Amino acid sequence: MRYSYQREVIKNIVCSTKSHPNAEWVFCEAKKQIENISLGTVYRNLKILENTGKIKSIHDDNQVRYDGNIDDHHHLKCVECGALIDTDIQSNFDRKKIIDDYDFEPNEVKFFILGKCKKHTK
Amino acid sequence: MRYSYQREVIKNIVCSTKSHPNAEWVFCEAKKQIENISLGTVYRNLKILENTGKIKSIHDDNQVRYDGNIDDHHHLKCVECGALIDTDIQSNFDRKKIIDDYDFEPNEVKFFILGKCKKHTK
DNA sequence: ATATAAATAGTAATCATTACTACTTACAAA
DNA sequence: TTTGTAAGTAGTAATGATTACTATTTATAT
Ligand SMILES: [Mn+2]
Ligand SMILES: [Mn+2]
Ligand SMILES: [Zn+2]
Ligand SMILES: [Zn+2]
Repeated sequence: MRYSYQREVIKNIVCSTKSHPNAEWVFCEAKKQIENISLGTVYRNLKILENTGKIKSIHDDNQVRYDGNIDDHHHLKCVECGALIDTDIQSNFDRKKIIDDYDFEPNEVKFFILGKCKKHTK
Repeated sequence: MRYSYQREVIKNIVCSTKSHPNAEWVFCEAKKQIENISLGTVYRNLKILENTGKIKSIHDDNQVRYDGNIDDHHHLKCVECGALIDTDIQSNFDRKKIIDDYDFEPNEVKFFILGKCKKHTK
C-alpha cells in the first residue's frame, strides 16, 4: 500500500472524534485540510481503512458511520439526536441454545440500545 | 384510512412469509396478483403498514426488510446467505448500569446474532 | 347517483454510494 | 538524479434504494 496524505488525514479525522461520523462529515472536515479533496477519495479510503482494520463501520439506518474505536464495543443510540455513545456493556447469549434450537453457528453479536441521551432530560 | 386492495395484497404477502423480504421482492410477488401495481405503491403501503403496527421493518445493511411477525423478537443473521431467522432469545442488559454510567435512558434493544445457518454446515 | 378526498400508476427526483477516466504522484530501479 | 510505472486522486457519471410528484382512478359518505 502506497502512502497517501489524503488517507492519513481521513484516518486522523475518524480517529480523533467520538461522534461516529458519516462519509459526508469526514469529507467536510478533510476539505479544511485539503481544499480539493474528492468525496470519492473519502469513500475509497474509508473502505480501505476499514478493510485494513484501522477503523470500523457501523450501519445506522440507511447510512454508514465510521468509528475510530476498534476495540470490541457496542453503542447506545439516542432516538432524539442520533448520537451514538460507546459502551462497555457486554452481550451474553446462550451459545448452546442457539446451536441446539436453531441449528445455527453463532459467531458475533451486534446490538445497540435505543433511548434518550442526557441532552434531552429536563 | 380508506380500503385498498393493493394494501391488502401487500400485507398478506409480508405476513405469509418468514423470509423478511425487501420492497423489491414484495413488489414482484404483488405483481403476480395485480399486474400493473406500482413500486411506489408498494413502498408507500409498506410504510403505512409499519406505521399502523401491522408489520415491522428491519434495517439490514443498506436495505430495509419487512417482517410480518410483530411479536417482540430478535434475529439470527446468516453471513453466507443473508437469511434472517426469528428467535425467542431475550436480551438482558443492566438497565440501572446504563442510566448510572452513561446518563442514558434506555428504551429498546436491537440486536442480531451473526453466524452461519444450517445450509452451510457440511 | 354524485362529490370528493384518498389512493394509485407511472414517472421524475433524491440521496448515499460506487464506478469510471484522465491526470498526478509515490517510490523503486537504473 | 532522472525515469518508468502502477497506485492514488479529482472530477464527474452512474447506480440502486427510496421518495416525491402528478394526472387519473376509486372508495365511500351524503
Ligand atoms: Mn464506537
Ligand atoms: Mn422476524
Ligand atoms: Zn440525544
Ligand atoms: Zn445461510
